[in-house]
Amino acid sequence: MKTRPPRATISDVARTAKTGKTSVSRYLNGEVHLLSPDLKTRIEQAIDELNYRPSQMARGLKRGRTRLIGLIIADITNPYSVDVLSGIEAACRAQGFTLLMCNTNNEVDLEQHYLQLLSSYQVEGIVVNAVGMHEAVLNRLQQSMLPMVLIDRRIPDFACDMVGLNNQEAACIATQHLLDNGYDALLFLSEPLGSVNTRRERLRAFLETASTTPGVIAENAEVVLQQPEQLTQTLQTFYQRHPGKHIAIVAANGALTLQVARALQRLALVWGKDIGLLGFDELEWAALAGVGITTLRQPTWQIGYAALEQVIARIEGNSEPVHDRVFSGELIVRGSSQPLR
Amino acid sequence: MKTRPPRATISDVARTAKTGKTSVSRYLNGEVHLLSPDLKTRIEQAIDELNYRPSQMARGLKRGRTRLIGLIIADITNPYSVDVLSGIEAACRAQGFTLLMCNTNNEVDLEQHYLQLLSSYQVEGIVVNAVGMHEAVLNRLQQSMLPMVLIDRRIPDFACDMVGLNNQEAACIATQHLLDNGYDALLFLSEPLGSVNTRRERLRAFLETASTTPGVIAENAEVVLQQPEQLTQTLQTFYQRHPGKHIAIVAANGALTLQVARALQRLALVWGKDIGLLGFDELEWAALAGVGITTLRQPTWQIGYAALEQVIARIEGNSEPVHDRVFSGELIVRGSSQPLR
DNA sequence: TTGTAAGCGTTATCAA
DNA sequence: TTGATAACGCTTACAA
Repeated sequence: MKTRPPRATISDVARTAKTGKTSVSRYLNGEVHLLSPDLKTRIEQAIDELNYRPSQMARGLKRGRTRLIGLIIADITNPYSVDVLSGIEAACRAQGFTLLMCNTNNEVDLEQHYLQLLSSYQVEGIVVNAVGMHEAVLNRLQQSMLPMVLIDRRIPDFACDMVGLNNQEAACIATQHLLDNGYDALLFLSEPLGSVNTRRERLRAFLETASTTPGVIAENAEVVLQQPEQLTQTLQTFYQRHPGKHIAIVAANGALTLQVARALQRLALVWGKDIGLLGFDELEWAALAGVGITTLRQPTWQIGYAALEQVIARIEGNSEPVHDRVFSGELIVRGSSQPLR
Repeated sequence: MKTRPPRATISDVARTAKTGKTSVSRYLNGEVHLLSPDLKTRIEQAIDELNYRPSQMARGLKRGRTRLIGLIIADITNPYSVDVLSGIEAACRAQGFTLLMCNTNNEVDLEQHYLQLLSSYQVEGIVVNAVGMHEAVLNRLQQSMLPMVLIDRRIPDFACDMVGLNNQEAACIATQHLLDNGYDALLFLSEPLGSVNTRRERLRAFLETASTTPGVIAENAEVVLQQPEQLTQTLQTFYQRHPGKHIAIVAANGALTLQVARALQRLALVWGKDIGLLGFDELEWAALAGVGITTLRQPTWQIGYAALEQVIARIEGNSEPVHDRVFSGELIVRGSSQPLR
């Protein structure tokens, strides 16, 4: 049917420009100082005429430099991940790299599969957006022999650059805010702590900050995102156990905040009136839900951008010791954390 | 520092297995019937021992088949796009393709750039998720000589497969629902119609359906997402112009619904009480915003999946006439469209 | 300043 | 059944 003409090759260009491939290659690689103006023009014209674009496949094969970056995401559905992705994407564009995107859907075997896949395309580095990633998945990631940067989380006992939030600081700010507004029975909700440093750091800072004010109850509970009833149960129990107290919930991430909001709705508890609520991660709808939900915004875009810069630095040969790069969060105060009553 | 061992090549495997590359290649490509059991085992072992993975770069160069699919998205930030992406991603996985993802950020030149990029990586086909894409961007897309499938939108005067929503049916269902619930002054809000078939089809079905009930006012307005004040103004005017009427707003997509909700909040108009509201595209927070927002859910995941299936069909040589594949939407009724008062 | 030729890791052709 | 050997489109010594 529509048989498209075969792509022009470098030889075609050379022939059309009446020269050798070497010169064309030089032209392509910006070594223009080696070319006479005349030849340069001829090559330019030939390229234009044939609408020639060099094959990255051939280039990659020859030079080993594919200009490809692999991205592994646990759950592309997570808004946080999307914002980060957006930052990564922008950085790629700016630096002349292209993204090979893999969504593991949080399935353990898939991650293995993708690691091999990325390697078979000879990506020059990988970024792992661990947000929402199961521990098991993450732990198997060490096998990669490529320059790699983690986003949001660290892998226990694995030296690797990481870019993420200053959890300690953020949790501290959030907790202090609730204390300042008179809440005196705080519940920190997260997914199972496991060895996930993010969760543990946030929890620790939460507990420490809360302990500075006498008479304040501060507890935590681990819940599973996929079990809304369990979450509802947890909330109800905590609420009933502390009558007369000013109760507030801290949700450790955006996905959880959503579930908490739903649970509270089921329990007919109104945030900002019956109960305080503060969630990590900004949500586009935060201002629309009742009196609004107070959030701790992460500079997601910047985090993504910085992560990509870091892999590239490693690709370019930077070999300074492995280190973390943390960003500060920003508290966005809305009705859900106003003084109760 | 950590110098990683160079990847094993097919020659290494051949040497280790004491055979030629041809046989190894045969093994890799499943032509096992040509190999003696003994040789087969030796190759298997060698591959295992060396942890060999064939280089997709070399394969792509040689065979022209890269198993790469290009994806062009206007705005990765749009939840609709993300859901679609998720479906595409799943289909890729199932079919053994890998996604090269490009986010044009709605910038016209970028799209041009990416088209060349994808072509230089010799992607075998392209999926264009046109949701939220500027017309100008879309119109330049025809240049691609590759198998291509559009999602959500058609390009005027360009024959190309398309996968999307049954707009006519969906808009009809939505409008009828509002009429049934007693609304008699309807405003259809969309971004500038231009030649975007999606918007026009939805609007037309809206107007037609509304015209079946006598005495009903049905109008439309075009607004720009980035200008919230303009939107607020539009809403206020419409509201004031129809005192005593039961007013309802139909938002043509999810991003718009969000803006409308914000505008109504600014105007202190409560959906489900002062004014009706219904939006295309399901939103995760729809149930949390006040009495809830009625939405028309698109089967986004399926749409993405189907789109990828279609490109692959084309890649495999399917040459049936270009056609659309449309899916039905589902009305999800919530408080915002309940009978007023 | 220009061009020739070898080779990157595959697959395809052909002969053994 | 097996295995040399020549491409694929590019970069890079090395010559000229």
